[in-house]
Amino acid sequence: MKLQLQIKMNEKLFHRNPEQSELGKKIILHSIHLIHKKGVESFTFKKLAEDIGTTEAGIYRYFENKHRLLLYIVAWYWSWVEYRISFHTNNINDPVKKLKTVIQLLATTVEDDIKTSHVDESALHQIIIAEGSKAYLTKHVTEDNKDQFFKPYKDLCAKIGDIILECNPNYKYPKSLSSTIIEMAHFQNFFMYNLPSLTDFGKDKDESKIVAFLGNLVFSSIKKR
Amino acid sequence: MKLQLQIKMNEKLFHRNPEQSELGKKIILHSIHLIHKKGVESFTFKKLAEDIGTTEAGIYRYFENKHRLLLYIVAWYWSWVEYRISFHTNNINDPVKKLKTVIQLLATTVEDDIKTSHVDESALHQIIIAEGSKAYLTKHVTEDNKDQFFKPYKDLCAKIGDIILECNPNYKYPKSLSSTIIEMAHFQNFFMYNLPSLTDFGKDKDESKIVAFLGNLVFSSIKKR
DNA sequence: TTTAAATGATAGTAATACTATTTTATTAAA
DNA sequence: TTTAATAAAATAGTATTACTATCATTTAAA
Repeated sequence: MKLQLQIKMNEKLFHRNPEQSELGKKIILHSIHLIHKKGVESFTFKKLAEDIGTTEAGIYRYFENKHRLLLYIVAWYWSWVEYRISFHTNNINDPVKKLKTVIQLLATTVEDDIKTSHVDESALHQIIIAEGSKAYLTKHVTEDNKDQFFKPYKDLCAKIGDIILECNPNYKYPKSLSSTIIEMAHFQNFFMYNLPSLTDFGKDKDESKIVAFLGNLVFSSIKKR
Repeated sequence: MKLQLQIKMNEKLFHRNPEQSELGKKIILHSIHLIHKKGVESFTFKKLAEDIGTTEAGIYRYFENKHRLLLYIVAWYWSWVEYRISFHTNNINDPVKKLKTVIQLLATTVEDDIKTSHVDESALHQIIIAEGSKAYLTKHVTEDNKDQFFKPYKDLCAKIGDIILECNPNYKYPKSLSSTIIEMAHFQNFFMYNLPSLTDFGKDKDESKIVAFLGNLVFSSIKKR
């Protein structure tokens, strides 16, 4: 039996659902490759169209503009992460152990354990590290938020917040600690490779040290006394 | 006696030094206003020129492009923050108290305590919250880093790292904790106002709670045992 | 088989991100 | 005071980006 993960996306993110056609799937696949290679700033629908072998107008039939496409990709990523976390913590009862698994999953390079046909999860992970926060760092966050574009991110944050509260029901900042873990899992990784003096991992570039740092941060904060 | 703060900027950031002419100062002043109002994405040299009453070409004589101008502004900000921190912690001996002051200064809306003629520090603070990380989240970080464009940020991070070590010489992650404080002081503020469910401060929008959260995070992590 | 939906091909526009050149002020050294 | 250098203003022009619109063609469902 071959199961395929299908993530239900917010319909406002696109004009035409990219999961439901060949061209659509190509758009997702190639945009991930292209953004990974060039970065969002120099990523254009023209270049993407050339890569795919279609025209600019063809892409516009799926996505209003490149920011919407970024939002789509980012939302897909966070949904996928949440799924992954559910999957890997499903059988764990101890909330401390659960939280450790979460940190591990967030801060570590993905091996494609849960396969999807048209998404390169590893490239995607690196995109989110470098470009993810640009999804919300805009003048139109509030509108985008009303359209629920950040729901997957917020759901994940809430979920981790709940695990934190399971560890210590009296801890006062579960959501802020949760968003801190999520952001720092990515930022420390970015810094480690690109601005190493902002971290303590510059020399050995060892992701497991990020996990150790985050673990120390989180568990000393929420420890009951 | 009237002292004026002058920050020595990296010369590679500009073609012509904006501090040394009227037009230059106008460029800084108005670009801060305009970016604050419109965001970097829709900020253009054309609009800036119109605001100032000069031409696009006039701006290009000072800055190669808008990313360089952003880098300039961001670098100026971090230099100013470091100066501010030195100023406010100068007379403090207890490193714990020092670190508390640092957190307070990073996470709180600036009142213009140290005046500069041509910079609106309060608007600047909000710019850095929303746009600051875009300065390094690019495909050319490494080059920009070689050109020392992030030195003020890295210096600040090192300085705070040193205070952390003063508090506990055995703490293993002073630099990562430092960059975490700096980033989260801004991100939690952004989230509080724009994506409140990612924080525990959404209801009352009280910056002092961010300070309390960060204080709790930091001091429980570095506590000696 | 018809009909609609998706794609392809082509064209065009307004704005952006620049570069270049020439003219006119301003200032500062000879 | 003239000369020469410097800065700014005015104008023009280009390639690319970010779209919109139209129409013909292929494909796939009724």
